[in-house]
Amino acid sequence: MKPTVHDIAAHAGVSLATVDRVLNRRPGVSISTREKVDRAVSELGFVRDVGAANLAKGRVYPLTFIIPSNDNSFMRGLRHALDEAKASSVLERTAIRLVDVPAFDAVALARALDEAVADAPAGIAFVAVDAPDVLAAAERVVAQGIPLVTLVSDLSGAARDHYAGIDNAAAGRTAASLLGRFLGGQAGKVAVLAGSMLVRDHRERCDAFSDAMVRNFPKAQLLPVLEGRDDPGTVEQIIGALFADHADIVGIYSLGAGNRGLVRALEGVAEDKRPVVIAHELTETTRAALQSGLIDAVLNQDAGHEVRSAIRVLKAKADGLPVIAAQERIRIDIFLKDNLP
Amino acid sequence: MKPTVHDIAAHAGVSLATVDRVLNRRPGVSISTREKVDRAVSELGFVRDVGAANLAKGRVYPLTFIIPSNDNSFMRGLRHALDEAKASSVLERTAIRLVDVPAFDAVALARALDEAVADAPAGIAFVAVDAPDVLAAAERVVAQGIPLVTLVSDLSGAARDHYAGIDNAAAGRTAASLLGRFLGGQAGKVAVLAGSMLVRDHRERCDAFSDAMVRNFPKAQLLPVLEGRDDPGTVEQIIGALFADHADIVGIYSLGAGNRGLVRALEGVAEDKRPVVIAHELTETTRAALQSGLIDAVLNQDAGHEVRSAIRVLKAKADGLPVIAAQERIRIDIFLKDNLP
DNA sequence: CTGTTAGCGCGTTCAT
DNA sequence: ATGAACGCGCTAACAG
Repeated sequence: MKPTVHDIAAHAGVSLATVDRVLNRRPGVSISTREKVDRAVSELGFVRDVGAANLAKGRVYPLTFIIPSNDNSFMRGLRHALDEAKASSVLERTAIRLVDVPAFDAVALARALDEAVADAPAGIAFVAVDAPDVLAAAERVVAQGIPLVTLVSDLSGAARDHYAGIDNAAAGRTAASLLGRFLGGQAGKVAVLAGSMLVRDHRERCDAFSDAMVRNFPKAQLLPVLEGRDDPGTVEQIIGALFADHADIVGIYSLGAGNRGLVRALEGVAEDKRPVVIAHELTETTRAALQSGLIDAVLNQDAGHEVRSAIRVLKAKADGLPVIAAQERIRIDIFLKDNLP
Repeated sequence: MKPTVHDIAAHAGVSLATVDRVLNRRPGVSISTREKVDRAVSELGFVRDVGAANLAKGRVYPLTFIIPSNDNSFMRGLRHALDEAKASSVLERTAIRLVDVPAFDAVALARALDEAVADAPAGIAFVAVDAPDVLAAAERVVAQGIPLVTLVSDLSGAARDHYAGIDNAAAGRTAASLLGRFLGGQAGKVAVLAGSMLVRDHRERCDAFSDAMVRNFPKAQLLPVLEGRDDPGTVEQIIGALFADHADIVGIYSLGAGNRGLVRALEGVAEDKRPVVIAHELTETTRAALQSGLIDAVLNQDAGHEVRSAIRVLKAKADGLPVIAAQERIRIDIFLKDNLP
């Protein structure tokens, strides 16, 4: 049978309270009894029952999620995932608070982080804007001993405990391989459409994609990066202009959001002149475009997985428990029209 | 504050024991008091604390996993995943028992199912062989009220509570799209290498692949299906013969195991004559082949996810809890050399 | 049929 | 510095 605190107490010849003090690294225990207890713990192979502990503590984990108030499908999906997490928060003993901040606004994000700290939550998760202000605020959070997790987009400088998101360089390389191979050696111009080069995930995807294209598919001619601000209207206009300026666009890599605009622009292109298109995030728009053949492949990150992973990590960090990195890796889903869920 | 059994008891004007009886649908409660309790539950929005319940019950979930004693990389991975699940079984309150059966042996599998029932576990998971004997045995399991989950390969006839595995038809279609598009309109012969047409997952992949190729890539000439029995030696011989017989093999879809043999055969082909190759399951062999360019894409199912999902589902079913299907969907991972984990 | 009571494994006063 | 005792939310004898 699994050893309990009682067994430890008996084996060490002390009381339950003392065992508890040692287990939770609280003061008021002589160094010698501490050692006795530690020995008993390792000899009996004791592992504390987290469920029982939480029950006794009546512990809930107040968690703050800071999300850009961007209105694209992906962010809506993220919100939806957070709503689901909230729905099951009673069972999970979490109390999730959602804070909105303007998109791509480093100052606002930094302020939001500072304000979140004031509530002294058990953990904070946020979609990072990769800027010095944010980094400084993140360091303040960590200095307060509050577990901090970046979500979807990471922060340079390691001022966080964990990153719950995909490997964006790998995503960029993968997009390049798919695009290049789907082209089948065909020469022509390839356009890259980003949201903003101010966010690290977009930058990483873009760099990795460009590198891989140049290296592996030299016949493709890379055009300068376009920035659509993740906004459908802007994107439609930009891509419309692109087709007007260049007759021989054979490929497009859309690494940000706002694909509704991209699809509208693509619909205006004659069927036999349509480029190979790789986009990010499976939404209603990209799903329909995959099925109709306007988009050839979609790289996706599962917002639900990211949210749940962030919660798991935050809770674990709050308890001082280790995180099994391999199990928290967020995978890049590749969707063709054939394997849509 | 979250309502507890005490609140329910007070609200309904009954005792704790009665509330417990109603909550756990146990007999010995008059219909009228039952209704009172039910009303209190829904009025107060009571949700039972599973952790506390398990603590009180001291409940552990004895789970039986029936696995074919096949020695390929994938099955070894599955075993490894089960070992990991065993390692954390103390915390998860599970007691996992592993039962080996000869591969592809319907009679042995049926017997193993019957024997598993004798232990009255909280749930059973097994890799199905799609045969009448097995179906009958599965029905006996379900008749005993024991939750039953198929793992990796499903059973026709719906005599199970859940299937923890990928959509194999989607996998076949995806392989066809990747192969066809990587071919870039190039004509030539395409070979399909299966393990055995007697298992449902292989059959489904094969059928879906053939259908999609014929429909979408008519220039490719499909060769008759080869059966390598998931054995590297056999596979090497068969593929060697294939290349000897046909000079213009442009693509191979390996939908089973034994890829060590496939890779060895491919190494003997001149670099400029190598076909596009799509294979299943990320193993040391396929990973190395992806990196060296011998294999172009790998479709993978994550054995760890499948095992953990099976456990979650079995526990939920054992508790009479609903299963969120979308959250238990096992995804088809697509790996190129660029997005290897 | 219904209620009382004693734990499950752990954390936490309040004494000593 | 240490220990006794109670309670978290729920289940399970054991009485009535």
